[in-house]
Amino acid sequence: MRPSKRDELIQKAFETFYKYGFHATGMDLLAAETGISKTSMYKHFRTKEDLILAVLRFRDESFRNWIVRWVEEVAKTPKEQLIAMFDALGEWFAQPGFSSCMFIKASGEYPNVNDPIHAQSAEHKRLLFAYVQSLAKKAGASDPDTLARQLMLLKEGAIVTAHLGHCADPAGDAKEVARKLIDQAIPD
Amino acid sequence: MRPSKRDELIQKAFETFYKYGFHATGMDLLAAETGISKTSMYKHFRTKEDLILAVLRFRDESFRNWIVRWVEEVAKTPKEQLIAMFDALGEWFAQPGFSSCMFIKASGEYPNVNDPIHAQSAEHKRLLFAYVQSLAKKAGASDPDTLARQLMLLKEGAIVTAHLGHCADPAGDAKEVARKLIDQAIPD
DNA sequence: GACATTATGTACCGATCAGTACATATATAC
DNA sequence: GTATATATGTACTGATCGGTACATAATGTC
Repeated sequence: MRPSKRDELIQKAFETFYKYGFHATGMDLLAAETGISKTSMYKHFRTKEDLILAVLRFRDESFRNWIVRWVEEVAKTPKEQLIAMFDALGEWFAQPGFSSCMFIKASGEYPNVNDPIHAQSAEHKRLLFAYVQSLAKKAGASDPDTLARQLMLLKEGAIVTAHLGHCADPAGDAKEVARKLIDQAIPD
Repeated sequence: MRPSKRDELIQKAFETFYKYGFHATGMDLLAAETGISKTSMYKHFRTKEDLILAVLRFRDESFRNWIVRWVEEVAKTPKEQLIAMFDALGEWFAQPGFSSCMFIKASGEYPNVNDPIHAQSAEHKRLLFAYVQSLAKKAGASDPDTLARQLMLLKEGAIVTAHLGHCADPAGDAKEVARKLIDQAIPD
């Protein structure tokens, strides 16, 4: 099994799951969309659940890489980077095909907390939280844990609102609140 | 068709969809869970989609009634009521069987913005926003629209985090931020 | 060239999907 | 009572679900 084929499958499966949902995407549709035969898919992954878990791992990695690099590119100090995160959100929401967060959707379709898919989605959020927490610490926040939790709340809210939303610029709204919180928590 | 049977079906269908998801819940399972025969269900609703839409309408009404009454019970002034909303969230999250917001989950399973199910979920959020907006106006907020949008962000974020979350008390965290925003926006 | 690995298409499995036909109850109406 | 509307169980439809058997073709290494 050459790794490239496997990665190609994961990438295209991600797009399809993201676009249509997990239950709504059958393995036959997946074969049609990816151009990879069902037989081959089941050579790489024993079950649909295994494939979904691999897709979530892939998405976790690429999303966190993307946001960390984006933030580091546009802002140099940890404090500025915390704020820049919300600019990254705005950029994400504006992308064609944006359709909320894959992990929020996964946890919705697999609501049981003991489900491996749900657990893996929670792990993604935990890792993102740890990143924000580390930025808050580096920035010298008085209470980095609380600040990180608050910023994460705003981030999740912005994502949901961007997808379901009644308002024009949820990333901008979140950024405005975030800036207040950051300015209060981090002495200049 | 006596209305009671129909309402009973909607109520039980709500519980089942909420617990297992929309795609994961087949009409056969629904018949088993509700004790109402498939034939009868299809007398009341032409399609599964029609049933889902009715369930969402029911949930929209009962949820907004619940939160409005809860808030009016524990707080008397509009400003206090805005804050009390986050206590209501905490109460909701602590309920056994809490599993995020039905409308967030619906919009995840039906991501297409033109889908009637997605549109109806968005309508629920719009109505809730209008309620918060009216409270903010009554409270004399300097910019009630912005305040309402910010509070809604916190609310959505708290819901997602309560379901998927890494932190102990998302409603409390949201309340703390909300209080700051409200105090800044509403002169005493 | 030999040989194992990997990918492929086709065709299938039993189960479940949304939705229906039909005949039979059960209730309310007058 | 008779008529009408609603509820019921059973059994079915064609399509799709996740997953597999099997034989063939392409690919790699040596």
